[in-house]
Amino acid sequence: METKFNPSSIEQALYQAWEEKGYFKPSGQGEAYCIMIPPPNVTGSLHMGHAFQQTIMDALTRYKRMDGYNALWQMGTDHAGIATQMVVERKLAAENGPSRHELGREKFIEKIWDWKAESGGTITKQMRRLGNSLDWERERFTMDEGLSNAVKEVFVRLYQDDLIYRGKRLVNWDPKLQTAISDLEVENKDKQGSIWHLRYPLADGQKTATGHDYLVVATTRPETMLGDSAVAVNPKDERYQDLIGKEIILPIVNRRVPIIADDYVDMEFGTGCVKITPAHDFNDYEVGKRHQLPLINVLSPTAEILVSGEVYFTDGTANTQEKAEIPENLQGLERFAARKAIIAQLETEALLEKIEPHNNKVPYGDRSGVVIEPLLTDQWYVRVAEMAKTATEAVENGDIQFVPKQYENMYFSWMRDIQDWCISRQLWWGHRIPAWYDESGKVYVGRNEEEVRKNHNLSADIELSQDDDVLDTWFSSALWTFSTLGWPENTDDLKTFHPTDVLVTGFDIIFFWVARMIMMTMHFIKDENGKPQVPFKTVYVTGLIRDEEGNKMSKSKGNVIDPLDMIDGISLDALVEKRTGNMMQPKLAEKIKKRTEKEFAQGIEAHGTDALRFTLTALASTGRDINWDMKRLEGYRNFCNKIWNASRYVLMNTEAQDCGQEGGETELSLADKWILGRLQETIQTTRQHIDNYRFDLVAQTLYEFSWNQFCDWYLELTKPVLNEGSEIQQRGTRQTLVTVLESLLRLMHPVMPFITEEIWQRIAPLANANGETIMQQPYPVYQAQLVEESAIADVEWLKQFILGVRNIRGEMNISPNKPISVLLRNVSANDQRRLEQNKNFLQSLAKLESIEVLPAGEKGPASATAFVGDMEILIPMAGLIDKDAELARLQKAIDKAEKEVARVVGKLSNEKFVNNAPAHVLDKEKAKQAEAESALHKLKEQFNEISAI
RNA sequence: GGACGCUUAGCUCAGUUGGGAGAGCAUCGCCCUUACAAGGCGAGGGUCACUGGUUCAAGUCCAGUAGCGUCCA
Repeated sequence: METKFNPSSIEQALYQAWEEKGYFKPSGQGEAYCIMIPPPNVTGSLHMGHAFQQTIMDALTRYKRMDGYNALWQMGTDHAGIATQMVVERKLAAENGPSRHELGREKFIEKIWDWKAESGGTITKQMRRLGNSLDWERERFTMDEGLSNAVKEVFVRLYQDDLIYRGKRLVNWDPKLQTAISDLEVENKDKQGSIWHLRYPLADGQKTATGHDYLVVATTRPETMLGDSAVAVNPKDERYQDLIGKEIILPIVNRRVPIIADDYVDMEFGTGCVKITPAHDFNDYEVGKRHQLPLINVLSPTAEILVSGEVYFTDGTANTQEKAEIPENLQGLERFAARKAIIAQLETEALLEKIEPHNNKVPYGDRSGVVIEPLLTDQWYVRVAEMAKTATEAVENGDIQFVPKQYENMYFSWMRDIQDWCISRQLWWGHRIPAWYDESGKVYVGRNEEEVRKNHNLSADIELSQDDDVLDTWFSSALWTFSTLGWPENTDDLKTFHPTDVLVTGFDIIFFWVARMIMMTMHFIKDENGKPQVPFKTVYVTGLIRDEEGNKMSKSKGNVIDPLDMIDGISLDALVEKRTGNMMQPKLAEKIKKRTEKEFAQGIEAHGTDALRFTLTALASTGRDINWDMKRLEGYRNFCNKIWNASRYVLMNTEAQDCGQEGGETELSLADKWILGRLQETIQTTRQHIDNYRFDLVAQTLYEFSWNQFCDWYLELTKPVLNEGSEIQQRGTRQTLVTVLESLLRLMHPVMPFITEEIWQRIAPLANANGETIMQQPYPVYQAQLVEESAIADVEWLKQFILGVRNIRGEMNISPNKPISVLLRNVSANDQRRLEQNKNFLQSLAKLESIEVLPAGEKGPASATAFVGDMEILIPMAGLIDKDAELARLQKAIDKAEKEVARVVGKLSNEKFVNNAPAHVLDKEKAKQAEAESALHKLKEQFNEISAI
C-alpha cells in the first residue's frame, strides 16, 4: 500500500466493476426500499446541490441495501422544457444557424434530440463519479415512450373526469419566450419606479365633492389605461358616494367607463380611486369578474400595443359589440415606449397631476429575465381543489412526513391558497397536448388522433389539427414515482416499490414538484382497498449549498463550484476559464476572474470522492443552508488518509499472519475488549442517526470513533501486545484488529464507498468475511454482549494515567522520547490491579522507564503530580523539572479548581436548590463538590511542598 | 405588511423531556517515536445577539428588541 491515500487510483475502476457486476440492481429479496431520484435536467451538468442530495440518497440506499432490503434507487432525467429549448436556440444563434422559426417545429425538435444525444451523457457520467449506486438499467427519461404514454393517459383521464379544462384566463406571460409560465417561475423584485397620478375627466358634467370635474387615479402602469374598463372606489368612501354608477371619459381613447364600488379599493392609498384593467392585472381581473366588466386586451404576445383592443366577456368569450379603439400613434409601440408616449400625451392635455417615486414589486421571468405581462390567453388548466384536499390530508395525518417538520407549514400554506394549475406552455419541446380541433374549433381529447376519430365518429374527411402547445415539464415529473415503475400497466415493480420511501429534495421545489407529485399520485394510484397511495412516506428537505461567504452559487456570480473539481482538482487557469467562458454578460468576466484568483490562488487540489461525500454528509444538519467550506473538505480528506494509514498498519500486522481465521486459542487484551465495546456503541449511535436523517451526526460519530478511539488509542494499545505478547495474546489482538476494522469499514461504507471497498477487499479474508463486495455485506448490528463495562472503565483509568503523564511532559517540555520514572502514591486495591494488568500499556504509551508504588504513608521526593481519581502520579523533579514552571502549572490548576469549588458550593448552599432539585442532580453536585475540594486540597498541598524547596 | 428560520470559540457549525458549553478547522508550544507531517503529543480561547419573565436552575421554555436570511402578499 502507498503511504498516502490516492483516491484517483482506485475510484473509477471500483465503480466500473460494481456497475458491470450489477450490484446496483435491487436484490429481489427482502422488504422493498425505494428512492426516486429527482430527475436532473438531461442536458445539464452536476452542481453542488446535486452532489449533496445524491450523496444522501446514495448513503440511504447503500445502508438499506446492506441491511437486507430489496433496495432500488431509480435513475432518470427530465426534459426541462424551457431550459433545454433555450439552450438549443442559443446554440443555433451562436453558430449563426437558422432560427427556431426558420427551421420549423419538426426540424427544431430534431435539433434538440441531437443536442440531447450529444450532451445527455454529461451528467450521468458525473453522477457515476460520485459513486452513486443508481440502477442504471432502469434509467428513464420524461420524454421516452413509456413516460409519454403515462402523460397522455393522465391527461385524457383527468379531462374525462372534468379535472382538466381549457379556458381564456389571465396568465403570467413571458413576452420574450412567448409562453405562459407558472407563478412559481415568476420572481418578484423590488424596483425603484414611479407612480403616476392621472386625471380622468368625469362624464356628463359631474363634479367631485371637492368641486373637481375629474377623478385622480394612481397607477404604476399607465400604459394599461388603454384597456381600462372601470374606475373603482371603496363603497364606504364618503368622498365618492355620489359618483358611484356615474362614468368618466377615459383620456386618449375617449371611451366611457363606469365608476364602481368595490371593497378591494384601499381608501387610504392615494386618492382612493383605482383604475380597473381586468385584462392586464390579476387583482383587477378579480374585480372585473365581480362586476361583469369587459376584459380589454391591448397588448400583443410580444407586449406591443395592438391596433385595436380585443374585448371579451368575463367568461372569456369574445364580445363583438363593444369596441376599444386605440389611436394610431400608439399602435404597435412596445410597452415601455407606449408608456412614455401616453404620459407625454396626458401631460400636454394637462391630465397628469404628478409623478411620485414608488417602490414597486415587478414580476420577472426567472428564465428570460424580462418583465412578465399578465395576459389573456387560451390555456389548459388542472382543477386542483379536490386533489389538493386529499394531498393535504396525507400530510396532516402523517402518511407523509416532512423532515424537518417545519416545512409542513410551508406545504399547508401553499395548499390552502392553491390556484388551478396552468399546464400548457407555448413551447415546442415537451409533451404535445393530446387534444385536436376540428375546423369549427371544437376540441376533442384522446390518446391519439385515431382514438379521437373513433370515439367521436369523425370521418376521415374531417380535418383535425392537434393543439400546438406542450405540457409544463412539471406535469410529467408529477407522475415520476409511478410512471418510472411502468404505470399505466400494473407492473410488478409498481406493486413492489410503490409507495416509495424517501424523497430527498430542496425546499425550493416543494410547490413545483413535491405538492404536485402528491396530488397526481394520490389521484391515480390506489392500494388494493382503493385507498389513495402516497408517492413517498418521507420528504427529506435539504438546505441550499452556498459559497464560503453565504452567497447563492450562480453562473452570473461566477462562484459555482463543480463537484468534480473538488474530486479531481483543477488549476487556477482552468477554473477561471470554466467560470468566465461562454458568459452571457462578458462584462462580468473580469470581476469573476479576480474573485476566483483570490478565492483559489493555487487552484483546487484533488480531494477524492469519499472526502467530498463525507464533507457533504457532515454539513447536512437539517433545516439550514450550508456555507461551503474548503477547509472542511481538506480536513475530511485528511480523515480518509487517516483511515488509509490505520488500515495499512492493521494489514502490516495481520496479513500473512495468524489472525485466528483457522481457530486457535486467543486471549483478548483489555484494549481489545474495550474497542469491541466502543465499536458496539458506535454502531448503535450511527444507526440511530441515519434513521433520524441526522447525517451530520453520522459523520461526527464515525469520525470520532475512527480517529479519537480507534487510531489514537486502540492502535497504540495494540503495539505492546504485538511486540511483546504471547502467541495467543497476539492472535487475539490481530483478530480484534481485523474484525473491528472490517466492521468499521462496513459501518462507513454508505458514506465513503470507495475507500471502504478498496480496503475491505484486503481485510475481509483476514476477518473471515466472505463475499465479493462490501456493498452486499450486512450492515453492522449492535451486539450488547460485546460491551464489557469493566473493560471500558479500566481503559478510561488507563487513559487518565497516560494523559496525566503526557500533560506534565507537555507542560514541562520534557521530550516525548525521554523515558521517565514515576512513583505512585495513595494506590487503592483497584488501582493496584489495574496497574498490574496494564503495566506494559503504560510503559509503552506514556514512555515510562519504571513505575514504583510508594508504601502507604510515604511522601516521596519533590515531584510534579497528576491525579487518577485519588491516586497520585509523581514525576520526581530532580534534573527534569524547573521549580517555577511547576509552580506556575500548579497555580493554573488551583485557579481552575477554585472556580469549580466556588460554583458547586454556591449551588449547594442555596437552600432552594437543595430543596427542589431532584435527588440525582443533587447527588451529582455533591459528588462534584467532594471531588473538586479534594483536588483543590491536593493541589494546594503540592504547591506548598514545592515552594518550600 | 404576513409567515418561518437564524444569531454559541477567530472561521464553519453541533448542542433532542431545562441540571457538566462542545466538534472540526485556525492559533500557540514541543516532537521527522518504523500506520499516518494530509501526522503525533500538549495548551490557550466563549457575558451562548440584546432585554425582561418563568424556574431552585435557562444556550435550552415564554414575551419583547435588534440584525441577517428565506418564502408569501
